[in-house]
Amino acid sequence: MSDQVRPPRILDVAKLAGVSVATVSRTLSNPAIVSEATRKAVEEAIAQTGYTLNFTARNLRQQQVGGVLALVPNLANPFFAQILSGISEVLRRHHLSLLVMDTTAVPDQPAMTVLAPYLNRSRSDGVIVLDGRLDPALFDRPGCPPLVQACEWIGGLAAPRVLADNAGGGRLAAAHLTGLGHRRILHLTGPEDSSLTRARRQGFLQGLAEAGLPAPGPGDSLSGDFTARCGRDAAARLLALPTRPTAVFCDNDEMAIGLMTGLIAAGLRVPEDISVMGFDNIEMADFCLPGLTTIRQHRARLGRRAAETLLARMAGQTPETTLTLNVDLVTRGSTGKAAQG
Amino acid sequence: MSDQVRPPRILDVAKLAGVSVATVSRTLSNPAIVSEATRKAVEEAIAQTGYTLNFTARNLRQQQVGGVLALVPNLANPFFAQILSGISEVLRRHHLSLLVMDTTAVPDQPAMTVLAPYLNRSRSDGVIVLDGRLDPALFDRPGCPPLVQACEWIGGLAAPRVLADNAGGGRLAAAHLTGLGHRRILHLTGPEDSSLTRARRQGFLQGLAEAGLPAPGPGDSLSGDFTARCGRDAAARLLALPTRPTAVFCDNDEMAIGLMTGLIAAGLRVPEDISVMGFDNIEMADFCLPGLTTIRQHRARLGRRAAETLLARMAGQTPETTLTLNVDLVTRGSTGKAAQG
DNA sequence: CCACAGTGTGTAATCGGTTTCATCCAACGA
DNA sequence: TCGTTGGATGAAACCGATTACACACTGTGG
Repeated sequence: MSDQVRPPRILDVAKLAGVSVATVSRTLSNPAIVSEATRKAVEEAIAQTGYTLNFTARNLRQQQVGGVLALVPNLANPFFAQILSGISEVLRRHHLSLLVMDTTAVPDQPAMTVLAPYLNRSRSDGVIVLDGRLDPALFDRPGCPPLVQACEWIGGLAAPRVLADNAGGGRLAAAHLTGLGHRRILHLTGPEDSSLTRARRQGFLQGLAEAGLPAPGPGDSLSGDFTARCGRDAAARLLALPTRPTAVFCDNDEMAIGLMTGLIAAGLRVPEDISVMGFDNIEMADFCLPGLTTIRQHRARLGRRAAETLLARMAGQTPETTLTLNVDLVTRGSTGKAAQG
Repeated sequence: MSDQVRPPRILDVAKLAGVSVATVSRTLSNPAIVSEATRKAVEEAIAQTGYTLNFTARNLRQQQVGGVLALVPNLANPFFAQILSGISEVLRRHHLSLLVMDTTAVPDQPAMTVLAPYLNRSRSDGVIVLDGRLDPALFDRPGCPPLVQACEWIGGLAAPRVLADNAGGGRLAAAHLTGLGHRRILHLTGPEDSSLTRARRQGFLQGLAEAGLPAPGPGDSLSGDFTARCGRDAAARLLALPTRPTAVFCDNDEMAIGLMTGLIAAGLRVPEDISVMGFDNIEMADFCLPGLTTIRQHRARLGRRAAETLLARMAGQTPETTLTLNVDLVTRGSTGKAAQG
């Protein structure tokens, strides 16, 4: 195979076109400043040699990487797929690659050791952090690229945040359920150390208070882990409670769907016996039975905004510290009037 | 801010340690070949200066990129999230980054123009193609990095393939349904130009034949697009058929769940009136009511195998052309004995 | 006729590492 | 004592682009 020949470099093009390498480079990056005739000659030579630019060389010279790193808590979670899709869309328009890293992929080693080497200007031009449980010290070191937090956030990390209005969603949920007459509402939360959980709970409690309900005690919430499995397991815990709630607000849709499945399997009717609400509006929310009432957040948009915010930071601007994206209520069949107590 | 100082380079470390840059480089990449004393001195100097390696420079010299590109047909589709997770896991162990690109992100431009610049050795060290509908000519050009096809495949593209046993899954589905006594089985397929669709249908037809059923006519299949929405829409099309099938085999779980939802909403009972099967075993298959009988494929494993196959190719080996991963039947509540015909 | 501005181009330094090759030195056997 | 071997190290070439700077040339105004 004579395929093994070296790929053409800029010098090969220059020789063929009868110009210097500088002129070829200029033709590529700023065609306007070379003369018509020269440009034609260079383009002809590029076509003949089959030349393609070596981006590593360009990046070295220009002190950049040409890519942005997304730190995802769990790549396998479909929730992040849509966010990544939004990020990818914006990055591509700016000729930046999307690098993806799963922060939980190495279970036994501390995140610090594994992740630290990647938080470096020679690895990426910017970082979007989607994991709210990382150590802020990880990012507080010289050489760390510009940072943006999205979706979740890290206490004590000053980087800009692009978030859904989690508290607002909690309030909407409380308003919806209390509006249907529910007075004993269980809250199935996410992990307690999650920033999402805290914000949604705070908004939910505020919403209950605004509806004139007394502050619920500790027995009015169950702690989950955002999985459908734990939602199903929560059904049994719920049924064992001394007084049964007439409605449940779940911190995400997976748990809500798991819970509904568990409740219906146990013989309850949704929403006649008990109402169930979720949060996120994943696609399946529209395809379970009954359809899941939930709080919609626009994940692709959140990804886009995060990417745009990061680009602003990379350009040296200082965008607003926190960007909050609206959420709204999507009413489906899983919630209904409270049964007569 | 005196933060604006240049990050330390290898020369700074060398000076401080009183050695040459070559020695520092060797200490970093192959500590065994420098003497104990020198190594200590260099490590000390690295710690003092806070030096970190510039990977762009290393990559330029070593003629590599340090990353692998995954071409995904639709990043927002959770199906690919798990595959990417598997890919990511293997790549990380080999100190390679994962670059992700959505092949459909630019709707109006031809994939050729958009994608071609990325299929270059200066952009990635290898490519995993997850999109079966790309033009093979895209990859048949000088400078294209080593290639592996995963999950879907492209006719006429010689690169190694890592696939689930789609035909085998189709056979399993046919065997399961015919074993339950079903004789009139509808097949809700994916898009007709998808390699997945063709393989699953071929296996399904073979399974029917093996069960002694006559070859079904064109009226025995409906064509879908892998979305839950089209599954739900298919319910109406099914109910309008002159003779109603007693079972439906869907080419993926989303369509199956959508179909079940539509059928149940229309008053049918699953599985008493009609059995429904899916393909993939997505997480929700276990959390719908009834639970969805389906064909399980191990997506994370498929991602891992694809990455491993690519690494072998990158190392100059020529791995087997097609690696087929086992699938198996997961029986849940959505399928049951055929109603008396 | 000369100074000067403006345009287009070439030369060479530069980005920050890796790696080849040469050199030095100590240990060893003849 | 001397050549040989092998291990550790340094000097400099190299990866392939970008870009600061110099320079040549043209046209203009004084």
